[in-house]
Amino acid sequence: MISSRFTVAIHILALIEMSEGSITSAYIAGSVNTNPVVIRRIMSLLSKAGLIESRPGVTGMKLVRPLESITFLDVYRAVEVPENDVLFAIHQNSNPQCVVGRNVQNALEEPLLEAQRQMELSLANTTVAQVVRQMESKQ
Amino acid sequence: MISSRFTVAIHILALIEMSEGSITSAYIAGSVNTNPVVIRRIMSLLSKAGLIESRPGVTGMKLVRPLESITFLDVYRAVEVPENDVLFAIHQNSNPQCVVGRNVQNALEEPLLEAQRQMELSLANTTVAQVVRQMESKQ
DNA sequence: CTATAATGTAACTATATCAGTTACATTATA
DNA sequence: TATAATGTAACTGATATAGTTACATTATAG
Repeated sequence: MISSRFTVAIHILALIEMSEGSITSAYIAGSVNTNPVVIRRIMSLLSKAGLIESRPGVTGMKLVRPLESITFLDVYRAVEVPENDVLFAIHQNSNPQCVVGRNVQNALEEPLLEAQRQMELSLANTTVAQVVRQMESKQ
Repeated sequence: MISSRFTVAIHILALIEMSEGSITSAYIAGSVNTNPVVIRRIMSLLSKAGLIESRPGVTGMKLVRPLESITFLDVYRAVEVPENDVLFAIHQNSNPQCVVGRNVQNALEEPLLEAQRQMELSLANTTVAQVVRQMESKQ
């Protein structure tokens, strides 16, 4: 299961967009219903990915790019960091003296990477802006 | 990251197919390079999913259905059991007094389920038989 | 200039999952 | 009846996640 860092990160981006500059990690934590440090940790990942900017001592944070240009895939890549960006773990060190053991990793790699690609393509189809508009429309 | 139970399960199915009836969990463990109990645990999941049959006291196991009819998705569903079959965790209990907190779970559900569906569709495109043939061709 | 308040992190904890392992009950068959 | 295999329970170590406390750093309001 992909951790909730991902959806919390989208939550954070939505709040930054909607509150125009003067939002704090404590306020966001109140909306997400968690601890401010959890928010700041995810903010740190979003900063490293170049999606937001913030500075110690200065209240608030801002989007580096418009939300229309930030897809779910951008956020996913910013906060979910599986080993080598590989979604499916393939067991290692299987027995080279067995036809299956010798070839299984290689044979599985391509179809599993393809499944991962399809998921990522789908994530790239939705922007954070889209869900923000939808939430605003519901009030 | 999706656990290696999934690829080990494919490994197990391939060995059952190739060794026609007389294979043991100890032998499979030798090929996967792990402990026989790890194999039996996954066998148990494959049995519950109706993919293989085995009986205590009786050496060997057999496929219930031909490998041509078993897709990667069937195996994935047999051995990976995320909560409610949901791939993406969505944080719960966010603040209902905030527009985002009130609507975020609902707004995210559909695009995330769609990404999961795309991954699963891709997994359904490959059968275990296909990778067995490929491994056999490499020897 | 100083007090305040926010960010950025380190460090610790509790919890859960995974994979490996030991142990043993159950069961079919040679 | 002895043997050998499956089916599981139970424990361990490793790792990831999320929550929490603590504190250094930094900008700014007064």
